[in-house]
Amino acid sequence: MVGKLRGLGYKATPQRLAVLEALAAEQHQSLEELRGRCPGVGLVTMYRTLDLLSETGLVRRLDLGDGPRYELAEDHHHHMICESCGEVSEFEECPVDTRSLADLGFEVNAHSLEVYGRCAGCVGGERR
Amino acid sequence: MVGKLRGLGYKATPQRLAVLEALAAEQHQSLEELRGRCPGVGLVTMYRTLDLLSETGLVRRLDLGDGPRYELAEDHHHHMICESCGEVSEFEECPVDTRSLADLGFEVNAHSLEVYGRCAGCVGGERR
DNA sequence: TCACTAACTGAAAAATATTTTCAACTACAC
DNA sequence: GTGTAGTTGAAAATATTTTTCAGTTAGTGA
Repeated sequence: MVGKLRGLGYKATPQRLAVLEALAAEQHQSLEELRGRCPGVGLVTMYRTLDLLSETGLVRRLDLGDGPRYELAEDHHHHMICESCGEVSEFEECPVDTRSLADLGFEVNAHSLEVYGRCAGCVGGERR
Repeated sequence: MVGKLRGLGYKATPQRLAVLEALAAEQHQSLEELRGRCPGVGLVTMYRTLDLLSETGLVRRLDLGDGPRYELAEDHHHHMICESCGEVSEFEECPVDTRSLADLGFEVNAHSLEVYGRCAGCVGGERR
């Protein structure tokens, strides 16, 4: 991580390391959540660092319907979004097979899947 | 569409119909793009309508890294995002099999897949 | 180890984006 | 038609993001 930053000619400052550590704590956090984990980092630097990390591809910004959120760019990442209670959870097992995309000439580096539906709790309780 | 709105107790106003029509013209549009297609609709109403449509599940807001965008909530939708040139395209063939999620008790209604990599043009031209 | 420099930071200000308020308007049920 | 709850748009308020700029610092090379 740090190596990648330096390799691209960027400095590994304490602020950047703090943001990376905050990102590692949990996936899809909001700016405010990240700020809570980086008390020493100024607001402007948060924005700039997240921009920088997004540009280098280390971080991805996404919006699952509740405002911008950030997460470390993993090779593949899977979200399950409950349309009843709004809960966003993650799951490991990968139901995606991107091999067919090679036929379109696209070189696949990573993917992100969002599944919308109703979580076990809402299905069980028949909550609307 | 209109029926669904009315069924939920909402009125089918010309503004809402205009926004729905604008959404139908193209997927993942920004607010400004949608505004361009709805000259008669005020800015506040745009925001309110998109909120309303998102709540009813007709529309989904997403952020692929370049700010919020909106699209009609299709059952499944697949984006291909080129990390070199930033182009976002869509593809039809579905490389996702969500059947395994039933084991987790999750009831799947729809999904959205984002594939990150390099598009045919960038791979061919070796553009960085 | 030290000095140099390009890169970086934070506070304030500016610019943008989004939400709230409220009086006037309208779709639609009766 | 009439009544009314729901809807709209303009202005104001608020929130979010970006820019500016003077001061600081990581990392390089001597």
